[in-house]
Formats: sequence, structure tokens, C-alpha cells
Amino acid sequence: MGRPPCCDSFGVKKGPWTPEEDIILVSYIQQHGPGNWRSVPTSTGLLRCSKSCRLRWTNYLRPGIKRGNFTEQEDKMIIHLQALLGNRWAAIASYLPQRTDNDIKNYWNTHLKKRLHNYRTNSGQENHHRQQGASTSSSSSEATTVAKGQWERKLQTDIHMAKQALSDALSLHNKSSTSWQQPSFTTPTTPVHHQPELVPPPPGNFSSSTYALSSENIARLLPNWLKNCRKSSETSSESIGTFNQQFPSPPSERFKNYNNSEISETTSLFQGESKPHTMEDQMPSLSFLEKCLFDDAAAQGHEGFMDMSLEDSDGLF
DNA sequence: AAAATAGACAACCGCAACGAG
DNA sequence: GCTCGTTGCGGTTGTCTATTT
Repeated sequence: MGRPPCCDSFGVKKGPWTPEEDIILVSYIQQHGPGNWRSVPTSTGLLRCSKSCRLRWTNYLRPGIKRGNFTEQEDKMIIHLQALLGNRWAAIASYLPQRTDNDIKNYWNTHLKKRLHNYRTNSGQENHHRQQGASTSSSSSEATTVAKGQWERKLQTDIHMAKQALSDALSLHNKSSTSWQQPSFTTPTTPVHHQPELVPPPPGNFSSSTYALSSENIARLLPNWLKNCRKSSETSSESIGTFNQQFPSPPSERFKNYNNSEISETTSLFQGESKPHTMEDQMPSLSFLEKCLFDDAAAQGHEGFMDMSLEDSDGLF
């Protein structure tokens, strides 16, 4: 029943994207803007399904994406937002405009969840010891009969604290932009081992096995790649031609613009994108944010959030 | 040095939501 | 109101690299 998956069609390529594919995709989006993903594979000649194209764009090629180490501030925000919102990574990512939901999800699964688990295990033991030393009058049955009023008060307190933390985090970011600003392209920010500083291989000789990077690499690759394209063939794909038109200046400069907060002519192409580009001009107002958080927490019955107060989380760092 | 294991991350898959006709 | 097509989201898997044995 139902429609077959879009990727079932014969001849659709899977696996890691190559620089050539990235360039073609970026070129196409430069010209047409993001969206209408269905037509991307046919228009570009990419042997990828529309989903794959969209994913590649939103997670790696889209301008304004910050990669590499998560800051402590980001860690905290993710932890608290996860407690409030659950595994709604897209919603969480909307509060961290430079991070993708996939990135946050991966980071949560590989780092934060573990850290949180360890912390809870440790603090749980401590609490257990503490409780044993405390008065015997407190029993488990008593714990279950905590008045609803108290429970609600605790919820209110926790939400208030979460809001406070969020507020602090945001004001911190507004004051010192260092942790939020895009790193320069010249210095690789990612500590990821298998993403070494990329030295563009000879065009046509890309190593797809190690290639996974985003626009930053494309920016580096483009000059050589384009040069070679011009030399090798005048009959190369349409997309390359349009790319040359669109990048009369070194493309790397254009890509650099993506990471500046100033809106460049190129970024204006992506106005339709759901992801904001900078913290300052795209973050929802705090009051709105607060309301959302409160509503969300209330609607969700605040599970998880009750487990850990903000003070508790400080022990994580 | 080779094999085994763990960690990290990119990408895929399936489902749900949404809008257009 | 229904169907179909498209997009977005979250869970999961696959693959590569680093570390340990």
C-alpha cells in the first residue's frame, strides 16, 4: 500500500556525497533557491533522490551552519531544551540557529546522553546515601503522596529556572558573540578526526571515501575544479556553466559571506529557508520563547524536566 | 602489526503533516 | 472531504576512524 519510497527508483545513488555532487547541488540552489526538491535530481542530473538532496542541503551545504565543537553554553541549552521539549530535535535546533537538528541529535546521542546518564547515576548514589542518613520518617509511600500543589510548585519553579537559564544563555550570546559567531573558514573548527584540512585533490580524482564536508570544502575545491572544468570540456553540464556565471569572483569569497551576519546578495537567495542565519536577527523574542517553553512543558506534563533542575546540570560541566 | 572494539557522524528510511487540486 | 504529491522530522543504520587488546 501507499506510494513506494522515492529512493526505490533504479539508478539512484546512495552513500556519501562527492564534491562534484555538492557543487552541482549548490549551483542549482544558487540559481533556483531551495525548495521544489522533487525537480532537483532531474534538473541537475544528480543521481540522488529529492530527499537526499534536501538533506544534504539542510544539513551540510546550507549557509550559516556551524560545525565542530559544541560550546558549554550550547551543551546546557540542548540539555535543558531536551528536558523541556523531548526529542524534538527540529524544535531544539530552532533555538540554536547555527546547528542542524541532525547535528544536535547526533551530539545528544553520542555525548550528552551518556554524560547525563553518568551524572544521574553518580548523583543518584549520592542521594541514596543522603537519604539513608536522613530521618527514617521519610518513606517511599510518603514520597508518592506529595501534594499536588507542591508538585505544581516544583514544576513552576523548574520552568522558571529553565527560562532563566535560557535567558542567561541568550543574553550571554548577545554580549559576547565569540561562541556563536561563525568561525573563519581558514581555520577548521571541527576536531573530527576524519575531516582533516582538505587539500583539494586533482579534479576528477576526489576521494569520496573521506569527503564529507560542507560548503567550506566546496569553497576550497571550487577554484581548481572550475578551472579544470573549463579546460577539460566546454560541453560539461549546464550547472557548471551557471556556476561560472554566478561566481565571477573566487567562489570562496562568496561562501565566506554565508558566515557573516551581514546579508549578502547570495544569502538573500535563501530567504525562504526556515533556518535563521544569525542569533541576533533571527532569534524569537524571549517572551515568545518563554511562552512556548511554558506551554510546551505544561502540555507535555514536563516529564524528564522534573528529573533535573538547572542547578543539577551544572554538575555536568 | 593485525584484529577487535568503540566512538563519531553522515546518510537513509519510514511516517506524519501539510497544501493543492 | 478525499486523494495525491511534497516536505519535514525523528529513529536508525552504515561507514569510517581511532583506540585498545
